[in-house]
Amino acid sequence: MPTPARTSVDAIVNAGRAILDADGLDAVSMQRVASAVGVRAPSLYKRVRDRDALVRLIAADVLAELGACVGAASTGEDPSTDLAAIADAFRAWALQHPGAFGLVFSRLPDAWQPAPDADPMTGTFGALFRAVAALSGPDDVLEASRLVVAWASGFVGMELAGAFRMGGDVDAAFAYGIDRLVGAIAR
Amino acid sequence: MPTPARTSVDAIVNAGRAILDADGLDAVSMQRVASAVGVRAPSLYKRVRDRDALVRLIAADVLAELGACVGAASTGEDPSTDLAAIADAFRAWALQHPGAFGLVFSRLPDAWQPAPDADPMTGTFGALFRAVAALSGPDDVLEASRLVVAWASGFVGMELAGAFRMGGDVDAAFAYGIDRLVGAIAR
DNA sequence: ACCTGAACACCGTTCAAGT
DNA sequence: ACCTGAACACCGTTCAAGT
Repeated sequence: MPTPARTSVDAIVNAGRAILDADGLDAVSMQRVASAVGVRAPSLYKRVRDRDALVRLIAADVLAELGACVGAASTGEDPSTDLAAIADAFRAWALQHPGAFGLVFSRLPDAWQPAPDADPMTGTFGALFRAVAALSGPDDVLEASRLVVAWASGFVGMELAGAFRMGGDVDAAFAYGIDRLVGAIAR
Repeated sequence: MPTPARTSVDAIVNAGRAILDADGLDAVSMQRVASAVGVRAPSLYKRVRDRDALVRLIAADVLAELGACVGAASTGEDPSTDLAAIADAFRAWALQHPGAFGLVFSRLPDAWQPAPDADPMTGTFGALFRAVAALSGPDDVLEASRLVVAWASGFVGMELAGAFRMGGDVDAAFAYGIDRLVGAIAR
């Protein structure tokens, strides 16, 4: 005898994302997600294969939000200003969403689905690739982008880990970084 | 009636470190560590306050090893070659010890004890600070070091997370990065 | 003094049973 | 078709009891 569904994949992913933002990845347990959507843990397995699959769905959600966030920071005019604005937006987003940042940048083992964007220039981080390309020229886009993204994610990761413990102005260090990087990747 | 100790903090930390290297941080459970040192889980609480304390001891061990590893890579001669050698040693170590790298660079919440080295120039990453200082001059050492370390840790973190999925030569991207950074921090 | 089994409150996951 | 309680094998941690 059929029964109306009492929840949905969307509701589950949203609940998981909310818990991630509030209390971190370890707090995203099947039981807590289930109770947030008004159901018991075993019922979740009707919608997601297992916890890993749920975490991957949440990661895709996070990546889309991050992409939109850095995309909005770009004006598409001067690439140097643009790149700095993108970096600042990235950092601000990460500091506001430490759990989500940690998930996407350092807790995704092995492969996770979000296939690499077919065309990087229009994909999730298109704004960043376009700004970098304008500075580095077409031959070095990939390597220059990797330099910038590695630095930005490493910087924020260390900041969130509390690894900057030798004093100094962290905001200034970030500004110094983007300034030097713009010079470094320019032709 | 006294009883001879059957294990020690050292044995416990070493066992934890071995499990970390073999199977990652999540596998470092009190039960597994206990069984590795030939004891039951509750006995571990005679030596370490709780699992977090054990993880912090392991992290300190990891940091010392990493410091020795990058220290050995430096010759103290030309700072550019030195910095590249240090970066290469860091990356090689991280790729060989992904669990240890992840623990130290992205899984340490809040504070963890290893107090900041009193004198950075002679501390854990002294070789790196000295090479950077020779290139950047004394005024920019801190910010320049943060640029280099953020980049290196972010790069390796992304590499381990499988985040370089757009093709290209990853080794070449790392070499490109250190080359551009040396230029970027030089006066 | 050190170690232990038993217990408690949690996990993720499966599955037969209910509607 | 969907949801559930009960069960299983795991966690971390505490504690009274053993030696």
